[in-house]
Amino acid sequence: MSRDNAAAAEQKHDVFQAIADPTRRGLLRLLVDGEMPVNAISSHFPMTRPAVSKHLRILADAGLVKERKVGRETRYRMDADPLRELKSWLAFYERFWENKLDALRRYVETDEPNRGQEPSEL
Amino acid sequence: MSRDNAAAAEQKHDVFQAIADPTRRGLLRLLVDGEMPVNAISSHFPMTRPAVSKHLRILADAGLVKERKVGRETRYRMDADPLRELKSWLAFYERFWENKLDALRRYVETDEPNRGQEPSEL
DNA sequence: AAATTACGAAACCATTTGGTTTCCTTTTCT
DNA sequence: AGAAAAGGAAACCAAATGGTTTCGTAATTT
Repeated sequence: MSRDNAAAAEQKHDVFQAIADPTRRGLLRLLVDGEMPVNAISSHFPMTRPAVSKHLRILADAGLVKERKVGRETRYRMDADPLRELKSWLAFYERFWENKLDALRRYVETDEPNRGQEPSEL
Repeated sequence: MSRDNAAAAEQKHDVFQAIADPTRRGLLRLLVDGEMPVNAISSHFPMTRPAVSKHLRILADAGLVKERKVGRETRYRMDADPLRELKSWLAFYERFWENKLDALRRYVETDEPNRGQEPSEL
């Protein structure tokens, strides 16, 4: 369904790296409601316009932002779709904080935590 | 005893930065099932033991890993709890990757799109 | 036509990052 | 006691990151 069939090879920045920077998370928050040209965007951040532009490029590399040229301006908007990968990554770990009390109880009862539990794979 | 010591010190590395590196995500995956000493951990990664140690330090700064000294070895295990912050950050954006028909319906029904909770941080 | 606006590109810089090797201390094994 | 094992700490290095200023060019305004 996605229009990019060479998705794996072209991405220089992944979603994990893209959201690591607080400025970029701020950009996503700003662009989630609709598109905005670069000048308007950069007025929200304490840095120069080219700096914001570079962050936008990184977000675009990760697919988190789409751009559209309108006259002499470039408008950006967020695309939340790549966050699905983050969601599924997170989903794996959810049970480890939901069952924390269970884990504690198991620890106390057996007096031997993690018995026979070798991590199976990387 | 203590069920909440999170308010104590502001860490140098946050959870977003900690999971940005693929090696560190591999470490979490390895340590989620139980604790493991550093040598055993580093044997799973194509780098030297001190390099792995530094990654572990970063994870510990973010609270994602706990260490325990046992004899001459230091055993690490994952603590998934800080991932809750990531979860709540993500929760805000989840509605935006639901399919476009849902988004349109929400727009029409509420007459006020995209109003609601804010992400927990930038 | 000329000036202005919008913005990407490039050159440059300081700091951080991810890795290495070397060394030191503590603990365990013979 | 002496040797070996475990792992942290420090010095060092190349590359990536996050920022700047300057410049070029296409679109718009006057």
